[in-house]
Amino acid sequence: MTLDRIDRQILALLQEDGRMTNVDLAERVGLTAPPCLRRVRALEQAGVIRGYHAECDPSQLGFPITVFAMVSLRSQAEQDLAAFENHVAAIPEVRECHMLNGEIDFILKIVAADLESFQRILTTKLTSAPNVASVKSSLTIRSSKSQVGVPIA
Amino acid sequence: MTLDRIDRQILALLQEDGRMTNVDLAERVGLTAPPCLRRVRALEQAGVIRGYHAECDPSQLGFPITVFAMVSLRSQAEQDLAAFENHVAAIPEVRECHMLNGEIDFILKIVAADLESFQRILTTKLTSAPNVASVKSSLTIRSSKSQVGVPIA
DNA sequence: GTTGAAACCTCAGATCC
DNA sequence: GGATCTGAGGTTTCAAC
Repeated sequence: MTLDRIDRQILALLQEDGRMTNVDLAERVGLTAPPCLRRVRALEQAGVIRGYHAECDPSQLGFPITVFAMVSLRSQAEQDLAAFENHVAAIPEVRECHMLNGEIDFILKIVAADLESFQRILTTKLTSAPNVASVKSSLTIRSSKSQVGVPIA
Repeated sequence: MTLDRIDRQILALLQEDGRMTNVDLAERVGLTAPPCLRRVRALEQAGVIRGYHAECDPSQLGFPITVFAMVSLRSQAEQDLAAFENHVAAIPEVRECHMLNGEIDFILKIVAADLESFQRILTTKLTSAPNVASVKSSLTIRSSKSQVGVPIA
């Protein structure tokens, strides 16, 4: 799907405020409501817009701790990589799992209620998982930037 | 703010679908619309809900590449840490910046249009930044999990 | 083919119980 | 928390460019 300037404006605005009303959106991009809504629906259908999400405060929901875990596996065969991905898919505290090139095979973003529960996840579910060679984890002190999505010019 | 079971249901649903109508939301959590809306507004006001965002496909927006960069600084004095945070705050391709404990001071999530433009960001804006000791970066091969927010029971 | 105008109909938000 | 009401917004239809 090719995106023109107005499409990009729409995406930038909805990325910023996903609950903006269609009439506001239309006004901001210089259209009337119907064509604006058609563009939004087209962007959704094309998968450019994957969904809409409320951003919640992890602390207030009982997850004040965020940890990054760098995982190296013993085998990098595709089936072993996929097996690890399936393994972490079932751990709700693991919010992100990215396969990387280089020495580190995966980086995980993990949330936890406290250090003890993080330690429990780490030892019972990660370091002890099949094929895991090493897990190096770092606590997040603070996050100065955590923007959603991508820059839209 | 204390969250009861219904509040958590509301948050889980809005985290999943941020554009759900209040009527649908109310029905799903077993309330009528007005009290449901009051709860949502209260959650927003208390900062439990920080905002709503459209999730866009980075590839279709011209950013198929995601890189994690592990940055170590020469000085960890608070003013130097803050200076680095301010520095990366102005780089739109840097989407996340988390300060970590341990050897690595910061982990950054960076998006780019291609390897060349990533390399350019890396050399002109990161390795050359004041106080930067080392930057180790890893390309993301694939992301098997990238959930928004936190687990809500 | 895309926009704009008008109609309809659902929803958000306020008020009161 | 629920019921009612009003105005605003979402959505469809159709005409025009």
